[in-house]
Order: sequence, then structure tokens, then C-alpha cells
Amino acid sequence: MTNKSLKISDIAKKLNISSSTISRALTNPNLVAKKTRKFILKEVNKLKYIPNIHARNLRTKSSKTILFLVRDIDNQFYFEVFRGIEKVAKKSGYSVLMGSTDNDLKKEIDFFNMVKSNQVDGMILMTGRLPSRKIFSLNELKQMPIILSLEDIPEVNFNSLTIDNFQAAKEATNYLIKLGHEKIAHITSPLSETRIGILRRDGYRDALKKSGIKINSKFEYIGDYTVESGAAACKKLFKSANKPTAIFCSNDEMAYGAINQLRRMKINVPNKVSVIGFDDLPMSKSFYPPLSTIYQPRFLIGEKSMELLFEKIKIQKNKIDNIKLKTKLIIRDSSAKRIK
Amino acid sequence: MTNKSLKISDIAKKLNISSSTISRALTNPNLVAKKTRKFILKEVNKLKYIPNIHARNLRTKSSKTILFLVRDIDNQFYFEVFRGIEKVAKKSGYSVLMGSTDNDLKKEIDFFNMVKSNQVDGMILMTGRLPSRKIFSLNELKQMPIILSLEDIPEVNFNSLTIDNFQAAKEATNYLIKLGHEKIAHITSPLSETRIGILRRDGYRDALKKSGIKINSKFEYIGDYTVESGAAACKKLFKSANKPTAIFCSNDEMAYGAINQLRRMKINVPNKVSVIGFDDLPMSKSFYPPLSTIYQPRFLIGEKSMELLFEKIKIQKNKIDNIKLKTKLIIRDSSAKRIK
DNA sequence: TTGAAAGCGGTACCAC
DNA sequence: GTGGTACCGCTTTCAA
Repeated sequence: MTNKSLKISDIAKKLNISSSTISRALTNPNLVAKKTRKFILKEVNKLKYIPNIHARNLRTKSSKTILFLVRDIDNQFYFEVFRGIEKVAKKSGYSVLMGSTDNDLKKEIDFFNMVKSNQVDGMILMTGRLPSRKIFSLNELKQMPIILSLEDIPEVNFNSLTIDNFQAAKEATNYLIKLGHEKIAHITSPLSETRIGILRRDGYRDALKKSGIKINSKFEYIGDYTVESGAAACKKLFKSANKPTAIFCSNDEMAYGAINQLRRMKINVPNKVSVIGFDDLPMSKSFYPPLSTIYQPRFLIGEKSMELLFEKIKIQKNKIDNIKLKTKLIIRDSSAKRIK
Repeated sequence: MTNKSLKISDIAKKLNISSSTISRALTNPNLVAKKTRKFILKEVNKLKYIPNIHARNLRTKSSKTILFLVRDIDNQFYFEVFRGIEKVAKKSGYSVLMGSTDNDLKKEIDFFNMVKSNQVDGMILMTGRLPSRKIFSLNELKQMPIILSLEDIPEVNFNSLTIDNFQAAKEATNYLIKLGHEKIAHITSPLSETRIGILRRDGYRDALKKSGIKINSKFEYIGDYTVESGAAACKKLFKSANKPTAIFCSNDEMAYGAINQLRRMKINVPNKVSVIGFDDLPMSKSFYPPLSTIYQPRFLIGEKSMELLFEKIKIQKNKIDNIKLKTKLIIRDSSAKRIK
């Protein structure tokens, strides 16, 4: 671990050229005569020089790094989003880091401080919440190079990218109705923390209402996005005398849990009960039965979020247009016509 | 995005105390008189001062950050490992970043350069390979604060932590034999890239041999860790006249694929065919049927890897003891007695 | 226990 | 197009 690491001044001395020129040759090649540049780059490569990033960042007050902050890093959903972000970021020479709050308030504040202290140049937030106003004022937050992605926080009128959750849920429910189902249950997202759950539930309710189906609160089970809650929901729903013939779940994982539980109870999916999810996780197409679900354009979500962030970094304020993306209903084998 | 960010000298001026003392109060409190310290910290908190990490890192030549490098960041396997690493790292005030090579050589070299240039203080490698000797000499690599985790590269005698893959595979196969199976197929890891696949296959073969079962190369299918390859394997295995009654898969995902394919072919698991995986991913216990598999102590793997790394950072050389961890066979519902 | 000052390794301004 | 030099913000000697 001997760290006699090479610096610009070493190369400068060796080549009898000023540090400034070396630096320029490395970061602004077109400011340097072609001949000099070639001469320098040749030596730099030969010596395998690596710039000290801390020195550079200190001087430029920029790290060319952006942070993608999520609630739980192990959720399969995020990776394609990450790749979308990375693709756009890379084009401008930025790297992307992924951070996870794990519902830890302290961690969350640390990440925001990374933005505040310029340790990263910006942040894409998918956690659906902001730190307390006691830590950062709303005004301060709005000034920061941050984009809200997927989970909007409308009260604060922050730059954001969302999908149309209401419409997507409505479409899924309408599809079930078209299949002949009337007793349609819904396993929701956790409803208190984020708005997404409410929007999807309202989409579900709206579809029922518009089709003249009475909303039955017994058919709404408040889930928490886990496989286990999907299973628990089914246990409860099918204990009752009035059993649903279809279930719309607010994410795929709960749909997995629901289907597994139905199987344990010897209730066939989709013949007896249709199940439909939300997200279209990678697993869903190889699940058994392959899961009907709402596809969210994850890669695009990442790309567009990053574009928004770049825009915000550039214009340094909060006045850019927000974006709302469309989803798509994917029909596979977990849903079928109601057999009367 | 106005960045009038506060610095130590600002506080120094305001408090009429030298910057040195402020810095000490923040990083070496016991070098500062209690009274002064309290006075300083009170102001620091009030002003919400955040140290400039680039300046600090530049000065100390250490970032208190370590890198966890994997091949594909979206593999569920890694997260608990990550948490184990993080737990140990945190105790010493270190943060952990996770990086993914995505099989991109350039990316890989970049990550190694992060270590070389002190951008991170060390690295835990789970990619099972080192960059070409043309980029880094073997000697240079060995000097670097890097630990090989899970995927050893024995030719280079690098510090490493592994699990006993041979033994684990043998145990899984023996268990199937004990259930009365003799026609046991094996879906392997990709065999050319890493040693793990070979070790597991050899463990499988050894179990058969020791039980007097003839090794049948037709029963060995070379997989690639994906769900799809598990399904493809089954398609092929069950087209033949000589069908296996049990399958040992080199990871859980291929087991998922195998089970789904068997179901499509109306072959009941576990009544007709037993399937056993390797890894015990979070999904496996809620899979249908719940998957029998080899549990790898992921959290412990993370903790121990980080401890090894700290040791290596401390003693600055490659002479620490390597570690080999034990696995555990988890029996669930995807395996059963052979029905004759 | 505290302060002054040097310096980490780059970049960017200014002059030529 | 190139060089000299100040400076980014922190830590760490050294001296008091």
C-alpha cells in the first residue's frame, strides 16, 4: 500500500512543461497545441497517471457524481431505473451512486447533506419524502439540485417525474371488469406514507364506480408491499363468505404472495381467481403463472429523471416542467375470463 | 444552488478561535479543552456546518470509504452481504459503496483505479477476476487493500474469504441420494469463468461416486445462472428417454426456471421430480413450492470480508489468514422421497 | 491547550 | 498557447 502516487507536478518536471498545461491537456485538450497535447498524453499514459479526485473536486467544487436515493436498495424495481439514469449521466461524464435510506432518518439526512456540501452534484429521490423542515427549510430544499422521481410530494411543489398511477390502476381494474369480474379485491400500498397508494386505490375505485359496481370496503386490504402481506390479504379475503373472483395488487410482490397463498388454499389462478400486479418486475414473466401486471417504463423513468436533474442543475432553479409518463397493461396468464 | 457553504475559517472568525482548534474539536475532541470544545460544538450545530469532504480527503489521503464490487448489482444475493460489510465498516466510521462491473472491462479498471488513487480506502471483490496484468502487475495488485470474497482466484494467492462449495454441493447431492434418488441431474454454473461452478460440480460428482452411482454426463447441463437456463435445461433433460428424478441446481434462479418449466410440462415437483437450489435467495422460501436449497451465510460473509479488509489495511500486506465459511442445507418442499 | 502556517494535488486566473 | 501563482478547505506539524 505504498502510496507514492504520481501527481501533475511530477509529470510537469519530467517533461519540462508547466502543470497548468498538463492539467489542460487532460481536461481541456483543445486549449493545448496538438503537438504538446500528444507529447503530454503519451507520457501520462506511459506513467499510468491517475488524477487525485479529491484535489480536483475540491478545486472545482463538483464531483461529477449524482446520487440515486431509494428506500430499500434490494428492490428489483430500481435497477433498470438506475441504468437509465446512468446512461444519460454518462453522456455528460457523470457517475451515479445508489444510496438506500432503509427508512433511517439519520441516513436520509446524511444523504441530503452530501448534496448540500457538494459531495455529489445532484440527487434523484425515490423515497417519497423529504427530511423535516427543522433540518432543511423548504426554500433551501427547493434550491438544491434534487428531482423527485415517481413519488411526488405535491404539497411542496417540487420538480418531479411521475407516472399516472390513477390511470394505470383504473386500466387494470377496467380490464378485470371486462373479463366479467365484479367482485374485485384490491391489495393496496401502505397508505399513510406516500401518495402512490391512494392514487392507485382511487383509480381502482373509480373504475368500479364508472361500471356501476358498488365499492365494498371489505374488498380493500391495506398491504405493505411485501410478499407476506399479499398472502395475509388472501387469507383474510377468502375466509369471508363473500369471496372475490379477482384481485388487483398495488405491486408485483404482493401479487406473488397472493398467488402462492391461493395455491396453498387450492384455489386455482386464473381459473377461480384472477390476479394482477403492478410494476412488472423481472421475475413476473417467469413466475407461475406468468403475472399480468402494469409495466412501468423503468429505463425511461431513469433517463427522464436524469434529464430533468441536469436541467435543474443548469438553470439552478425549480421552474422546469414536470413530467408524467405512461404505463402499459401487460396481460399474461394470471388473469382470465370469469367462469360463471 | 447558491453555495456559500460554511467553512471552518468562517466559524473560526466568528468565534475568535483558530481554525486548528475548530478542526480538532471536530475530529479529535480530546485534544481540546472541554470548555472550548463545548463552545465550538454548540456553534457548529447551530450553524449546521458540514465539513468539505474533498478537502478533508485530500489532506488525509483517506476517504473512509470502501468499495464492494460485484458483477451484477441487481442480484438479490448481494444485499445481505452488503449489510454485513456495512455493519462492520460503520463501527470504524467507514461507509460502503457498491459498484457493479456489468462485465465491462473498462468499468472494472476504473474501480481498481479508485483504489489505486485512494479515492476509496479498500475494496471487497466479488467478481471473481482481476484486471489484466498489463494494467496492474500482480505484485501491485497484491499490495492493494483488496479482499477476494466468495470467488477465489487461487493462482494468484490473494487474500480471500470463501465458502466450501465442494462440500455444500456434496451435501445437497447426498441428501437427494438419501431420499432414494439415483438419477440426479445437475444444472451447473458457467464453468469457464469462475471456479465456483467446477467446485460445485465436483462436489456433486463426488457424492454420486461415493454412493456407487455412475456419473452420467447427459445429466450435467451447463447453465448460466439465469432463470431461462434452468428452464432450458429441463426442456432438454426431459426430452431424453432416461429422465432424472431429481435436479441439483447451482443457484436458486436456475431452480426457479427448472421448476416453472417442469410445471409447464405437467411434471409435479416434488412428487415426480425433486429440485434443490443453491444460495437461498429471499424469494426462495415464498416460491411455490418453497425451495430446498443451500444457505450461504450472506451477512456473515459480509462481516468477515470487511474484517479481513480492515486487517489488510492495517498491516498493509497480504499475509493475513484466509477464511472459509460453512454453508447449511435448508430443506423445504421442493424435494421429497423418490416414489418408486 | 492553542495558534500560525504549510501543504495535500489539482484548476483557473492573469499575464505574456 | 503556455507559464506563474493563488487558492479550494481542511489537517497537521511546530512552536508558544
